[in-house]
Amino acid sequence: MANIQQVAKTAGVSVATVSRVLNKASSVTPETRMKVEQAIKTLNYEPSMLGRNLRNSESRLLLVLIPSISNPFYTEIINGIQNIAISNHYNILLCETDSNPDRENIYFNMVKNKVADGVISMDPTVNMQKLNELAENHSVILCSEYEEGGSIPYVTIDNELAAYHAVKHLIQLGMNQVALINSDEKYLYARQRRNGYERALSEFHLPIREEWIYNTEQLDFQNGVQAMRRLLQLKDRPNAVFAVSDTLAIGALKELNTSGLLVPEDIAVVGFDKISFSNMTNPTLTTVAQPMYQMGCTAATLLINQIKGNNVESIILEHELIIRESTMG
Amino acid sequence: MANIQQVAKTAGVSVATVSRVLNKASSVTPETRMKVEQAIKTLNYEPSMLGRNLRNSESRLLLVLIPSISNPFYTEIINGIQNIAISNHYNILLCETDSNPDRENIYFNMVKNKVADGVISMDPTVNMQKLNELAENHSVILCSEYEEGGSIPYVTIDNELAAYHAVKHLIQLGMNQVALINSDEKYLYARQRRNGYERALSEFHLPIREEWIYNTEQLDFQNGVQAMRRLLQLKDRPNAVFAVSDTLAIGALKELNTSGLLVPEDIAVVGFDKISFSNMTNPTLTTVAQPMYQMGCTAATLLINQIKGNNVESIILEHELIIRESTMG
DNA sequence: ATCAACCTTGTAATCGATTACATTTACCTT
DNA sequence: AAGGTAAATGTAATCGATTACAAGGTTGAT
Repeated sequence: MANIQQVAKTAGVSVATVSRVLNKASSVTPETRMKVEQAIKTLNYEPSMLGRNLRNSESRLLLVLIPSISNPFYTEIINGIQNIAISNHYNILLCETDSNPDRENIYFNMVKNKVADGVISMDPTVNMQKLNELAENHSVILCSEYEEGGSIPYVTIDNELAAYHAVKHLIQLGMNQVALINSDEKYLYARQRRNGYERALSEFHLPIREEWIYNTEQLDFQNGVQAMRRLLQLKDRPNAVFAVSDTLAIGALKELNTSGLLVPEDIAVVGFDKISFSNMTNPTLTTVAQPMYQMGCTAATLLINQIKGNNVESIILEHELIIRESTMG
Repeated sequence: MANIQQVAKTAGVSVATVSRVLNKASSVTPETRMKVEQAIKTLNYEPSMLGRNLRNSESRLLLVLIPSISNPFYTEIINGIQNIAISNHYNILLCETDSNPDRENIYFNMVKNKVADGVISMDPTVNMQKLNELAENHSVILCSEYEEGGSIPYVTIDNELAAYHAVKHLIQLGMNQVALINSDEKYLYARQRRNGYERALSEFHLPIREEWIYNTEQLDFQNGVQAMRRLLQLKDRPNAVFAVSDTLAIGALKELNTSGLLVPEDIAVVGFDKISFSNMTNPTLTTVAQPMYQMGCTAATLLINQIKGNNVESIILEHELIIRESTMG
C-alpha cells in the first residue's frame, strides 16, 4: 500500500499538497489537484487511518457497551446508533461485556488510549464508579439504564409511567388480580417499574400482595417459565400478569400454554420492549414499546455532540402501549 | 493523559527503557524497572494505542461483517469470535452491512487502511469480486456462506447433508408429502439445501413436486407465514414442511396455528439454525443445529492465524438434528 | 592491569499522516 | 520597473510509540 510520500513523489509535489487535496480544505490549483488525483489513482492510494488518527488524536470509533449481544432488546438501538454514527463518519465498536468487570476494563482502557473517541453504555451492571471516573476526561453517554442524580447524560424512557400504563390497561379490562414478574430490583428500571405497578394498583384501590410479585435473577425465557409456574401454584391465582420484559412474558405464555390455560381469557399477559418475536407468539403479545431506534439515534447524537465539546442534556423519550391478542382475546 | 516521554522524564530514564519495561521483552535492571513502574503509576499512564499501532502497523481489531444484527442466527457465532479474539488480545468491530454495497465499501476500506487487521464475512450478499481483491493483500475468512472453488478460506457445515438428514427424518416418520420452504436460490446454501431435500425424496422414491417448493425473498417471520399460507391453499396439501431457517419455520407454525391445524399431527415442521426462540414456540421446533459458537471460534482462529502469516485451510463442521415437538407429538 | 564479552541504557530513525510557518510565484498598481 | 499583496506550494515539526544501533559500564579471565 502506497503512502503519502510516494503519492507526492509521483505527482511531483510535496506531501503537504497531497494532504491538502485529500482534505479539500485550503487552496490548490485545479492543475496540481489533477496531478495529485492522478497519482492517487495510479498508485491506488488510500490514506492510512493510523497515521491520520495519531496526528489528529481521534479514532472516529464509538464504543457501544452491551451486556449481551443475544438480547434482542438491543438490536434496534444499535441500528439507530450505527446509522447516526455512519452519517457522521464514525464507526461503532460493539462490545459485549457479559457483565464481566475484566472485559469492562479492557473497553474503558480503549477509550483512555484513544482507540475509541467515546462510549455509549447500555449495560445495567456497569461499574458506575469507574464509568464516572472515565466520564471526567472522556465522552460517555448512558442509554436506557442510568444513574439517578448522576452527572453522565442519558437517554431513557419514563419507566415508572410506562409500567403504570401497562398495569392500568390490565385493570381497565376488568382484571383485579394483577401479578408482577420483575427482574432483580438492584436495577433502577426494575425499581421504577415496580413503583408504576404499585401506583396503578393503589389508584384503583387494589391491594399490593407480595406473593404476586416475583423477582427473577435474569431476563431469560426460562426465568419467565419458572416465574409463571410459581404464580400458578398459588391458592389465590392472579388473572393478569405484567412482566417487565418480553422474554419473561414469552416464557410466561409458554407455561400458560403448557398448563392448558387460555390467554387472555384465564390470564392476560403484558410484556415490555416490543422485541420482534413478541408478535410471533401465539397469542401475540401486548407489550410496552420503547422507541428503541430513536433511543439509539439520540444516544449517538448526544455522544457525537459531546465529543465535539458541546454540553449535552439528558433526554426522556415517549413509550407506547401496543395492544395485541394477549390482552384482547 | 501522560505520554511515554513524560514517564521517561519522571523515571529519569530514556523512552526506550520505558518501552522495554512496557513490552517486557529485553533486559532491564529490576531497579530501573521499579523506577519506571513507579512513574507509570504516579502519572497514571496508559500507552497510546494510536502510537503503538502506527509503529507496528497493526490495529488488533477484527472486522466482522453481518447483513443484519437483528438476525439471531449470528449471535452465537459472534460470541465465539469474540471469545477467541479477546483471548488473543484482539477486539472485534461488528459491522452491519444491511446488504448495502456502500457500507461494504466503507468496511473494506477500513481493512485497507489498517483500521482493522482482517475480516470475517458472514454476509451472503457480499460482493465476492471485491472481497477476492481484498483477500489478495489482506486477511479474509468466510463464515457460513462461502464461494465454491474460491480461494478464500471458509468455515461452514455440509448444507446438503444437513437438509438431507432433516427431510429423511420427516420421511421416516411416515410423511410422504414433504414441502420445502427455501430462500432465494441465488444463495449457495439455498441451492445446497435444495439438493439435500431432493436427494432424500429420490432415495425414498418420492416425487419432486414444484408446487411444494416455495422460495421466499427474505428469511423473515412474515415470509414464513406467507409461504405456509400458499402451501395450505394447494388442492393436494403437504403433510410435512422443511424450512431452511427457524424464522421461516416459526412463521409457518404461526400460520398453521391460525388455520387451526395441529402440529405435528396434521403437518410436521422442521426448521434450521436452532435459534434460541426455536424452543419457546408452541410446539417447540425440531431443527437442524449448526455448531454456531464453534463456527465463530474456528473462524476467529483461522483469521488470527492468517494474520500471523500462516496458511490456513477451510473447515467443515458437523451439524445435528434436534428433534422436538413439531415432529414428535 | 588489560581486554573481551556481555549486560544495560540511551540516541535517533521510523511509522503516515497534518499543519504552522516559510518561501516562492504571479499579478497588479503606480 | 519596483514594490506590494495574495495565492500556491514546500519545509519541517509533530502526534506517541518501537527498535536498530551505539555507547557506556561491569565482570571475570589471563
